[in-house]
Amino acid sequence: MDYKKLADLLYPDVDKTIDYYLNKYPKRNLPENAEVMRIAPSPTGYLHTGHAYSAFISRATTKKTNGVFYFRLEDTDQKRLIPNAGTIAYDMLCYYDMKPDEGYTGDNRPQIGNYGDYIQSKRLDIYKCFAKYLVSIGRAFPCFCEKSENKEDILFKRQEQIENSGTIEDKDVCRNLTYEQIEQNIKDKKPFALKLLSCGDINKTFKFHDLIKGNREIRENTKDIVLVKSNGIPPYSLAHVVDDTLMGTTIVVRGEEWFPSLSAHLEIFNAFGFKPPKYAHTPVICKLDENGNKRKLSKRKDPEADVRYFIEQGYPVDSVMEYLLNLLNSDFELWRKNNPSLSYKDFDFKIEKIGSNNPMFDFNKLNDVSKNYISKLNKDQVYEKLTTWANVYDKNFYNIITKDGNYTKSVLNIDRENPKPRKDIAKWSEVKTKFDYMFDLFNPKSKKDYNLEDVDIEKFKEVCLSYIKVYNENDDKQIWFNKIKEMAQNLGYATDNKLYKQNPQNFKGNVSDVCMYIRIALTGKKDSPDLYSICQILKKQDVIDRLKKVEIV
RNA sequence: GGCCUUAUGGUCAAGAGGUUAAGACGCCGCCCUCUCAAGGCGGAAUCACGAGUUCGAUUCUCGUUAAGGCUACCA
Repeated sequence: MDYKKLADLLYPDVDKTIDYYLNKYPKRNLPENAEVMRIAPSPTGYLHTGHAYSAFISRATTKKTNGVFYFRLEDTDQKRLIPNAGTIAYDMLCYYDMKPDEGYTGDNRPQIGNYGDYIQSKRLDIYKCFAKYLVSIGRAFPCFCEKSENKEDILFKRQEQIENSGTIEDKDVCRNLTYEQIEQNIKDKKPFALKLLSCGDINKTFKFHDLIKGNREIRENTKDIVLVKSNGIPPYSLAHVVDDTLMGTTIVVRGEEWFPSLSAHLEIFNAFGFKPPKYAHTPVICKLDENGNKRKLSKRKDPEADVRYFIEQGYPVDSVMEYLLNLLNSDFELWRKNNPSLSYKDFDFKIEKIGSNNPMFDFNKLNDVSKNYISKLNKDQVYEKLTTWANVYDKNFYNIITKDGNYTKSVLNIDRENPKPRKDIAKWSEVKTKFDYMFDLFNPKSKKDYNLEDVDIEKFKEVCLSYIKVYNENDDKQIWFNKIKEMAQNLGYATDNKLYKQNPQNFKGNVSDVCMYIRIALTGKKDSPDLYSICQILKKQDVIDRLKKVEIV
C-alpha cells in the first residue's frame, strides 16, 4: 500500500507537516531540572477533589523546580460538555491557591503563554496534521465501521463476544482494507474513524518507571485504538500525545485509572518517534459506600467530590490543602508538628513519597486539621475569613456579625490568641450555631428554647434569680467566681468537688450545677466557652435580662 | 471472562529478613476543671488467607481471597 497516497486521500486539505508544529513550539528556556506539568480537566463537570489532589502535585513540583504549571482544557467530548465548567475549574484552582502559570484562564478570557491554543477543540488542525503523518508512515488506518451509540450497546456487544469466543479481538477488521476499498468508501462519503495500526506483541513486555508506582513491567499494546473519532475530533489518546509533546510537558500526573492504557499511549509516542514524558499515576480518593465497599469519590453521589462543597461549608483553603497534603505525603504530619507556624507551602513535597493505595476521604481528619489551623489564627484573621465566607453563603448572618465588628471579634477571641487555644471551629458554617446566643439569635420564648433536659426547674430558677442580686460586671474573674461560690453555699450547694463527691446527699448540688444554671440562662446551652468571658462580652443589662427571663419556664 | 493495581488497627499510615510493629484522626478511661473545647496521662484496636525460601517472614516468592480500575469513536 502506498501510505503517502492514502494519507492524501484521507486528509487532502492538510498542507502542513508535523515539523511545522514541532518547530513552531520550540523547547522551553528553563533551568535544567525544571518540570513542566499541567492540569487538564475536561469540562464535563465541576472541578473534582481528585483534580485538586493531582493539581497540588503539579503545582508544588513545578514551583520547587522553577518550572511551569499550565492549564489545558480537554473539551474533546462534545456530548458531555457542561457550559462554564472550564471557567469554574480555573477559578477553583485559583481559589485554592494553585493558580497556573500558563494556559487557559476561563471561557472568553485571554490565554497566557506561547504554547497554545490551550483549548483542545481549537487544535483540530494540528491533530489532523499529526494524524495524517501516522497514516503516511503506515501506522494508522481508517475504520468505516458503524460506531456503537451508547455505553450499554458496547457493553452488551462485548459480553456477547466474550461468550462466543472467549476473547476480544484487538486487531481491527478494517486494518485489512485495500486502497481501492478505502477509496470507494471515501467516494461514498462514508465517515471514518482513524485507528492506530498496533505493532505490539501481547507476549512481550517492556520495563517502565513510574514516579509513584516505581519500576514496572508492562505488556505491549495490541489494541488498534481510535486516534481520531469520526467527527474529526481526537479522543484523549492522540490529543495527549500531541499536546504534551508540543507543550513540552515533562511529567504527566494522572489518576491510576489511566495505567492500563499507558502502553497504548507509549506506542503512539513511539510511532511518532517522540520521547514520552515521565508519568506519575496517582491513587484515587475513595470513600466507603452504603455496602461497606470502597469506591471512587463520585461526582453524582458525593458532595465532597466537588471542591466547591468545602467552600460552601466554610472550610478554609489551607485546611483543605493541608488535608490533601496529609494524604499525599505521610511525613507532612510530622513536619507540621515540628513547624506549627509555617505555611503548608513551605513543606518540601516529594512525588516519590506518595503512597500507592487509594485513600478514603476522612471527614474526621479534615475537621481535625481544620480545627488546628483555625485555632492558630488571630481574631482579626478569623473575623476576616468568617465574614468573607458569610458574605456569600449566609448573608443574614453576615449582616449580624458585621454590625459591630469589634464585638464579633471579642466573641471570636474567647480562649484564642494563647498557647492552648480552643479548637472548636472546623468550618465557618459552624460559628452561627455554636455562638448563636452572642448574636441576637437566642431569644427564648418558652421552656423549650432552653436545653433543660434533666434539669431541676425550681433549682434553675432559684439560682438564676438569686444571681441577679450579686452579679457585678466590674468584678474580676476571681471575685466573680468567689461570688458564685458564696451564693452557691448560701443556697445549699457544695463548693468543694471532693466534699460533694463524698456526700452528695448533703447538698442541693455542686457549684458546677450552679454554673450550669447560669450558663443555660445566658446561652440556652449546657456547653459553652468560658462563662466569665461571655458575661464580660454581653452588656450588664443583657446578662440581667437573660437571668430575669428564666421566669418564663 | 481477560488484563492492570492494591492489601499493616474503624480511617490515614511509618516500618524493616530478627522491632515491646512508630505516629495522627476517631473511640474509651483518668487528671485538670464552672460545662464544652483545649491540655496532660493512660487504654482498646492492625501486619487478609495458605504454601514455599530461611535458623527466623508481617517484610522475599508463588498461589488464594477481597477490593478498586481498565477492557468506549468518555476523560
